[in-house]
Amino acid sequence: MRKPAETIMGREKIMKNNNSKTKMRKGLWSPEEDDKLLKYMLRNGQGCWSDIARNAGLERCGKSCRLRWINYLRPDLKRGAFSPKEEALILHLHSILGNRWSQIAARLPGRTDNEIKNFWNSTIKKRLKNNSSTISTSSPPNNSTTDHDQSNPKDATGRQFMFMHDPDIMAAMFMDSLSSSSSSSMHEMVMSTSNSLNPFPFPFLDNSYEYLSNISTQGGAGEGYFGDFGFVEAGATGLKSDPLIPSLDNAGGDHVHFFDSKKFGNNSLGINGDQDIKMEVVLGVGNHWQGENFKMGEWDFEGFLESTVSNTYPWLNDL
DNA sequence: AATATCTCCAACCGCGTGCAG
DNA sequence: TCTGCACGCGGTTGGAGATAT
Repeated sequence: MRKPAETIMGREKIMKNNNSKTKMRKGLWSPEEDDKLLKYMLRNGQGCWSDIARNAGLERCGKSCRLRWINYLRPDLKRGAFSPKEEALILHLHSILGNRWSQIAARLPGRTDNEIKNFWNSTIKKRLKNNSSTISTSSPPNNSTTDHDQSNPKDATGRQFMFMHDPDIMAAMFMDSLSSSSSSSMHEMVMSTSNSLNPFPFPFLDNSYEYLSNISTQGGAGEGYFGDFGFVEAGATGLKSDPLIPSLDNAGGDHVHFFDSKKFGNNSLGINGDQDIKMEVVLGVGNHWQGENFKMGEWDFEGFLESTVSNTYPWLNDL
């Protein structure tokens, strides 16, 4: 690895600091510097980065401290190689978001934008280039500038098909397909593939119950996709500001929507402003059934399905 | 074994944005 | 409105280690 800062020639710079000229170190962080910053952050939490740099006794600019904390020292960082699941998610999110690394990173817990960007530039880009003769390309929406456009991974050699049964991957893919016209081919791919994996939608229900329960107990928000059905649980702050789901900007309460994915459209994403969980079943635009409200923590998902959904859709009883 | 080239990735740089004075 | 500062983001750099010649 690289040598610590003091050994790198020409990598130090005189910068003004509080009316005095202080040597600001640059380059790699030493273990001692890491230790100082880590201890300070754990003790005092985040604040003004230039103050942090000074108060922690570091001869670094605040910007450098911020970067070191975010990309390396933060305790919630995940280490090690990207898993195939993460890779598939990155591929898909990049097809929608382009080089918006921070937004991609926001959907991969424990990963930083820098890490994902490096991974993309060093690994994925190369792989896609190698496969370019078999990849059909299309441009991501209104994003930037560089040559990533030529390596749109939307149809990345079919690799994503192996994850079609994975709820986490499918959740993100499905939700993204809802809000991006550019990913319609992805949605079609999802549809056609899921049909072959899961010829009838409802065996997913046990999984979704578990999945939704986890989401609700965490107070977060989530989404899912199983077979021909997709669902969205929304209303938490995470989704309110989710750039991929603009139609939920004004969501106030927790609610769950189910979609018949074969017929769904963005119009099926409604807004529910109350504080309850609201179950909705949407079998295509114009064929909308709105279910009961449930208090947080009291909802009986299986009971709901049994009593309400199955009454509306008796063929559920055959499952 | 020596050298050249490639790959990875930590860190830097410049720019845009938001906010306070 | 202007200015300065802090922050966050994406693009780029450059050194260490790996690999090829």
